[in-house]
Amino acid sequence: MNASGGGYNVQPVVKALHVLEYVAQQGRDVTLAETVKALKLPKTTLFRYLQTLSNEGFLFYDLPRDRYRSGKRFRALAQVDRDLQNLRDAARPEMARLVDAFDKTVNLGMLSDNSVIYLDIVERGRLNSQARVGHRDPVYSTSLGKAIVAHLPDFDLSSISQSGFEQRTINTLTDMRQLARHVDEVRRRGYAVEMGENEDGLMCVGVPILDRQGYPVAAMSLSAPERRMQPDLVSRAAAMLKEAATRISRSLSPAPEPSPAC
Amino acid sequence: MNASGGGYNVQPVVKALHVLEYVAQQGRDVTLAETVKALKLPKTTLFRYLQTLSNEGFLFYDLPRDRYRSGKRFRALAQVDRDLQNLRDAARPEMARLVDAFDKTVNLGMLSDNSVIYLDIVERGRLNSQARVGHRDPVYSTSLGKAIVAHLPDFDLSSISQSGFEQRTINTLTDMRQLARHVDEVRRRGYAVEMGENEDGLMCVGVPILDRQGYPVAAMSLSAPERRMQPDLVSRAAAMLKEAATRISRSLSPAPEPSPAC
DNA sequence: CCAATTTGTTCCATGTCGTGGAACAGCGTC
DNA sequence: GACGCTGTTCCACGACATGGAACAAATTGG
Repeated sequence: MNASGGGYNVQPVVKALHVLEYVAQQGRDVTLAETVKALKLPKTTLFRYLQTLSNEGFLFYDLPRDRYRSGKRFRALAQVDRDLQNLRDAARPEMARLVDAFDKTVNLGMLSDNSVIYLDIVERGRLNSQARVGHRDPVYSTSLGKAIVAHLPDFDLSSISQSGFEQRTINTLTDMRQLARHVDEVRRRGYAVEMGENEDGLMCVGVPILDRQGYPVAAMSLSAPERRMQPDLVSRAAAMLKEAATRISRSLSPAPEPSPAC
Repeated sequence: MNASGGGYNVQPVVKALHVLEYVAQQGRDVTLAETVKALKLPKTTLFRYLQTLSNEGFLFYDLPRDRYRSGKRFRALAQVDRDLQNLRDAARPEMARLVDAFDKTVNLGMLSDNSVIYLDIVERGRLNSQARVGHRDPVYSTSLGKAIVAHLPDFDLSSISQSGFEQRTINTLTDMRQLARHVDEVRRRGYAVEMGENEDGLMCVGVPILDRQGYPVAAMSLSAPERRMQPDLVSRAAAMLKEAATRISRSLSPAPEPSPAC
């Protein structure tokens, strides 16, 4: 956008957002007629907007009472947004502490579309990490991916293999059975190790970040050049990562109790 | 809506909602190109949607990095919706307890547009209350309104008088100075009493519901026929209302700490 | 009990304005 | 310096959002 704001706006979108805002702000169920009076838009137009927003789940249409309220898709989206914000805010200081302690790069990532997506990266000095926020890596070649996947309650390896295995390096695990054994070990141990499987000469130690229900919503990893990795560093890093992950978990939003009808 | 879902949907709205959802779900800042790849919509169209959503504040446009993330208006709306939901959920059982204890009608209301709007009403047996959820009453003629207004930090009586005073009953306070004195008393006492000022023969005792910052976000009142109101009932009701309000306050969402840049 | 009002819904002709391809511009990369 | 990949502007086309009007159904009031 060249100059902010000046440009052209899509009118139906603008109006629909106003409708959504109005309904959600009322804190009660509203009728079409009320909305007409409040927003001063033609009845037919508002009718279609309310219908569209309801069909999309951003509003909920209470058929018997013929009223509208905010919908579950809107709520869910707000929740996801909030949770992700919380996660990054809570993780940031912990990541900084880890960087201070080990002088290595620390990554925050989550599962998205059968791959790992980087949510945040903290490192000492200038950027020398290969990963960038927003980039993606395979689940099976990163400690982040393995740490998450190992703690999924209903984990199914085949869901990953669907998108096929890419032999990123000589060390990348592409054999299904070998991978399954590896993941089992991660689950028992509580942390994942990856040795040059995603990128030559680079290794990672990763731990899951569990929400209040114990679901692995994200993972955090410490990555370093393989050759600089002393034998005992892995276990020390894993221990500190685990502690940090536990603290992050505690500051995530608590379990939402489901409200009656929506 | 006759049959649910079947009808006609406004396409620009549907598409824009998908865009909003996509951006908010990523948990990171996205570019136009990414969005094009993910949603498979024409670049020009998406450009306009992102622009529109940003101008409306539902997305935030990070100019220097040329990326989009969820915006403050979206966050604020989600927060309001969440808070109102919490308020009603938290108030409901307390209102039920009060109804059990006094066998009178209990109202929950908040300020909206210079008037009091009823968020919830609980009463024994069939509806015999005059107020309905969603209806409005003047601030100055209800205990709900007076309870809230008396606890506003920057209260200005003139903001109410702008819309003019309506003499609802013979008892309605329409004199500015008299009203000011009345509100002062409410503030000192911690609860509001209204005697047939809104409706003949009907009286109310109201207390504010404060959020974590001490701001009166709503009020709760107990209303009964004036003649049935024993002298000591007012103080007993006020005490129990106050306790209930305190409990509700405690279950409201805690103060959100402002996050850096948005 | 019927008239009157208010509500939600459907219909349809109108022309606005959303649309998207193409061309442009501004960068970083090989 | 040529290329690819961004974001942005331009523009002609016609799909489709639009909103008035008519309808229907529920609610009110006399």
